[in-house]
Amino acid sequence: MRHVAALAGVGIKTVSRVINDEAGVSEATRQKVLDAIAQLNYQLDVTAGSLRRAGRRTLSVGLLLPSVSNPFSGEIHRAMEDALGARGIAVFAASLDDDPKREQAIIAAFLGRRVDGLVLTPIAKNQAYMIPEHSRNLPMVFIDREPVGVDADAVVTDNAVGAGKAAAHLLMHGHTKLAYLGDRTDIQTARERRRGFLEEVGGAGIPTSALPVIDDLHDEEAARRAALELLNSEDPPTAIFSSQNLVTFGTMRALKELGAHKRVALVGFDDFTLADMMDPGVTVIAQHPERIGVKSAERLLARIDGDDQPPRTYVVPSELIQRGSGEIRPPA
Amino acid sequence: MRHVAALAGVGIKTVSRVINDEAGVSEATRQKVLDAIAQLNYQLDVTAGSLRRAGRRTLSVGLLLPSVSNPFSGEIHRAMEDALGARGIAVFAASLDDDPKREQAIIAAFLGRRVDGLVLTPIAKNQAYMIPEHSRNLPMVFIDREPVGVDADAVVTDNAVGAGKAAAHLLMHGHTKLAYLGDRTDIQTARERRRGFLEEVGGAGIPTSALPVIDDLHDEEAARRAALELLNSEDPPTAIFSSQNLVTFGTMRALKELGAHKRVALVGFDDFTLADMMDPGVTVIAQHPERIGVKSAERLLARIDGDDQPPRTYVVPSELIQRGSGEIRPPA
DNA sequence: GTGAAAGCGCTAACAT
DNA sequence: ATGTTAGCGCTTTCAC
Repeated sequence: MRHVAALAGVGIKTVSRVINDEAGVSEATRQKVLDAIAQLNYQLDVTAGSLRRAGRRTLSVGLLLPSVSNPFSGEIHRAMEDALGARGIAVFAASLDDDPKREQAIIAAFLGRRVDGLVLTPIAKNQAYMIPEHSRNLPMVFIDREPVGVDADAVVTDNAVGAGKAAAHLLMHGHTKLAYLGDRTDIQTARERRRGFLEEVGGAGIPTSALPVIDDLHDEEAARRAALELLNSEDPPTAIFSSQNLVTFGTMRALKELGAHKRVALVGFDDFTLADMMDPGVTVIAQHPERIGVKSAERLLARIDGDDQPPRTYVVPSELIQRGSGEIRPPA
Repeated sequence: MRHVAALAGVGIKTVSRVINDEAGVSEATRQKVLDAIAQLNYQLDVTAGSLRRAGRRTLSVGLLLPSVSNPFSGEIHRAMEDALGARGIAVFAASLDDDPKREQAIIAAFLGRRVDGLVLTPIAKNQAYMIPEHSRNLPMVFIDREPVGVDADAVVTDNAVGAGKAAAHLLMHGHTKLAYLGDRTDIQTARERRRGFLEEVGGAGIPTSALPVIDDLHDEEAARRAALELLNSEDPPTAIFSSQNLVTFGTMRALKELGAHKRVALVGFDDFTLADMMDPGVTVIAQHPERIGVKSAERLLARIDGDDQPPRTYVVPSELIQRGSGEIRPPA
């Protein structure tokens, strides 16, 4: 910047004014500065500026996802990137891998880079370790799961309601012998989905005490084995609800292995690519990651811009998509 | 840091030494400093440090992908994150959307944040606009496509070889009436795949002049329509090669609509989730995005560490995965 | 409309 | 083993 100022024959502050589009520079001076910038191939150092900038803005935010390689996370990331990029804010992204240690390490790394805000899917049981940052008023938005131990904005899917819709759908198609295949119960969303499902079934007058509830299925293979066992049991269910993508995949495999895929109904939580191309098409409760991303970005920007309303949780509704597997009726 | 030094009753440089694990601090002093840090909840400002650090390292790099929401990109991103994170380097990620303007804007945004390196999937026909940075010796690695106009490391899939393997596989299964469905020809990888496919077919003595080659299929629906038209033509192919995921999906839809999915062979470039669950399973030429990510990170780190060997292109081999659709034989 | 000076938080170089 | 000083590139403040 010094060099630009020297070459243009002006003061350094004038160069700063031109670059940041501040008022109070004559058109002639502006041109001189612009020419010098072009000639030197100069580019503003955003990070150095942040040292002195009002509020120390770095124009960067941190995004913590389950994994950047997971399509659900990818959609959220994408929506966020677009909203923030329009404001000149760059996004640091990182994967948590369901590891609370990693969660803290990554947060520390991002805070060390003085991000203007944090958007995260919490893993740790408790986010109380973020209290110092929270009271420093660091903008933060929690995604998918509500924070524990700090009071902050959150954007979540209506997990219980969505799972309830799945139950209602299966009941409506005449099923009474249902089963629930779920993810690890230390994950809040998994618990919510189970609760919503069971409440809906119970509310319909069907006793849930005998209903098979299999938790802690965290990968495809575990889900497949659990589904096989279930389907080979003495009194197998006529309809299955799977609470998550990998569980759905495992269940699909089990159903196909047993040749039961056209006989046993299946509704999965979470949509996935090619669900409509399966045989039968897979009925799902679809989440809307792009809407979650958009909403989160909106809240984060509002907080960055000084919004100090009490924190709220925003709910993005899920949607039942019928594709065949959920409309199979029980045998007569 | 000043505050920490004051509280611990030491000089500011001593605090710096402790934090950066430099030698020359007595254990007693170290403890005093550590206590003060804990008490004040102090955290090092990495960006401020970069201003003075040798080589001005910011400990951040920029990653430019087709889209962070695309699973192939996600895998690359993930591998990169892990390799770089182990070195304390954070990753800015952004999506290019096949838009050369966006490519330049994002690069500018990242350079303005003084990233230590850049990993990118080039879109623009020419990366000559990066010459200033390149000659400034900014570490950069190109992914998936080789750069044009600057000489830099690249990590790519063996597109032509992989497509050739697909052709050979179909020929081996007795097909002589093949067809090629491809992506936009302004994309280097698409051209390579077409070339590899046609060369292999031609090399087997089958005239390629009559072989249907349909380019510029950039989405699923375009691919579906092209495949329908092809299959409804007077002399339809008995085997199809699709050069990319979305093209494969569109082709699968067309085959299914016509009830031809068990009769016409299909090999697609790029693996995808649930490919084995389709009916029949879809034979693919799989790329290895995680290996591409690992290699790119390795090269980037080497360049950051001062490696100044002449730039090279690293090839990550693709792999044929047989699942059924590619092993269908032509009608007798 | 323009510029000089101070200082953000840190690390390099050089004391002591 | 520890501290002091200068200065990275910028924006703020204030003076002209």
